[in-house]
Amino acid sequence: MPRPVNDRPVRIGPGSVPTPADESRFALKRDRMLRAAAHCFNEKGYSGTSLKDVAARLGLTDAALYYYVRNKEELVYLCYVRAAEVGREALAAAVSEGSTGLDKVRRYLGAHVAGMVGERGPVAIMSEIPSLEPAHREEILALSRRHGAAFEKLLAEGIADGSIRPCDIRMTGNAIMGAINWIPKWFHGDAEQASHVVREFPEILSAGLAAPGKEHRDDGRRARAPADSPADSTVGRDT
Amino acid sequence: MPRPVNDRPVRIGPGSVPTPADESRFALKRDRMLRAAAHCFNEKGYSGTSLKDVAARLGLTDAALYYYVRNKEELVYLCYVRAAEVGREALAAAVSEGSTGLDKVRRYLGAHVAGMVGERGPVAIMSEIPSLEPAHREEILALSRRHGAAFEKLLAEGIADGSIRPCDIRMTGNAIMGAINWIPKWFHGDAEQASHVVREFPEILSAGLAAPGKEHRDDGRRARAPADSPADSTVGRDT
DNA sequence: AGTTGATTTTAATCTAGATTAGAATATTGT
DNA sequence: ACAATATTCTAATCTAGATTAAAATCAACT
Repeated sequence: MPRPVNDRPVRIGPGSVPTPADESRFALKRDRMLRAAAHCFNEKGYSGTSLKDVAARLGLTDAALYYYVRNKEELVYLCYVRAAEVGREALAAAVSEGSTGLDKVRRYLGAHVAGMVGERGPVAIMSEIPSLEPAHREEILALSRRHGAAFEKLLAEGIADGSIRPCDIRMTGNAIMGAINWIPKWFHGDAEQASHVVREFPEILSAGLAAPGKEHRDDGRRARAPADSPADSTVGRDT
Repeated sequence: MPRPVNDRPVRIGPGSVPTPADESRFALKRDRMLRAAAHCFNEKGYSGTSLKDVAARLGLTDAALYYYVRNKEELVYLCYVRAAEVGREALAAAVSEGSTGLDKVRRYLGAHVAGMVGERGPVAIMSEIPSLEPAHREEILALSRRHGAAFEKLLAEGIADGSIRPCDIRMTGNAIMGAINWIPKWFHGDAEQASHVVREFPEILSAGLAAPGKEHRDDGRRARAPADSPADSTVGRDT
């Protein structure tokens, strides 16, 4: 009963090199686990979710989680790494595929939101960065800053090429990132809703950016009544 | 040594009615305590702050906090009530003083942001609503929903009176509220910065709302370099 | 110059959950 | 079927922090 070290199971004994299949099985299972954890954290809050909760979602025992992760802190840390990944990939894709600054921003927003509410499964809201152990905290903060800086670069680029109207870059970044970061608080995985969010949200976030004359085609969108649900999302809305 | 019940100290014995001074002293101290707690929660995360941390900020012992609050859960709950208050007041003032829907929205944003970063001291980010005890959770969620609904009403009003361009009200609300809710994550009480935030942030949040022709006077604002600091606020930026 | 209640402290408990050890079961390859 | 590792479970610990009891200090009033 070897105990996995770092991020892969230890293989010992003669003639047993870890096959790619093994690695990926482990990686896949761990990823499922991270999604389960993210779901719990978003749904029940950090202090409100015990390892038993996370394990239950996987049909496992709390103790079983320790096969994949050193402790709860590392579980959170990995959730955050994963969340950062989703953002990074979205941004990278947008940068390589987009044209003007505004176009890149729009593509990024679309991709990131799509990732968060879609296939990349639930992404954990990063509210507990400060309680990570120092090394992990610094790493996540570094990713976070890198991402923020990269996004601000897009804004600057857009202003330079005239696609985005002049604005306070830092504040604009704060606003948009905040709106994105908060998504897990009000979105609770209804696949149908997801497509709606992917369609509308990026549009709304970038609505204020376009330079005069560069507005986006508004494809006959009309005021929609606040959907059906009671009315939610707000000064802290949540489950 | 009476123990306070509910939200005021118990007074007993002949000839000792609680004087207004007493009440307000208690209320004031408790408010200081809630601000200290909010500061800690925002800075160190929820699970990262012990009652000792909060007490330390007040020059007290952890045990002393129990004079003001039944337990940690109630402390968080009260922080959230306070946060909701700040939002509610801002919205109420905006509604009574504003003219068009857009104008009300702008006033609300200004007032709420000003409250969060200003005199009303730090406001706790509501990330742990789910771990409140059921009664408290429901109450906070109710406040939250009420606030969200009221804000959406402003948007609807603006669309009706032509000051706000047609848009998906629910999503727009989610976006703006998310950006606001996330403020405590990147703002760390520098009084100078505060005024900058109050000037810029509401402007940015409402930039995408104005109906064509109704744009706000852009008082010669120019692209500003990302200030000085490293570059932050982002997919989870924080201390 | 003491009485009364308000506020805080010291010094223990108490406890939910994280964590661990070791046994049990599953899976894969031969 | 067997060996060998992978994965999970059962059954205890362990522990940081919340919580409590009772005593000590403080502030206001007579």
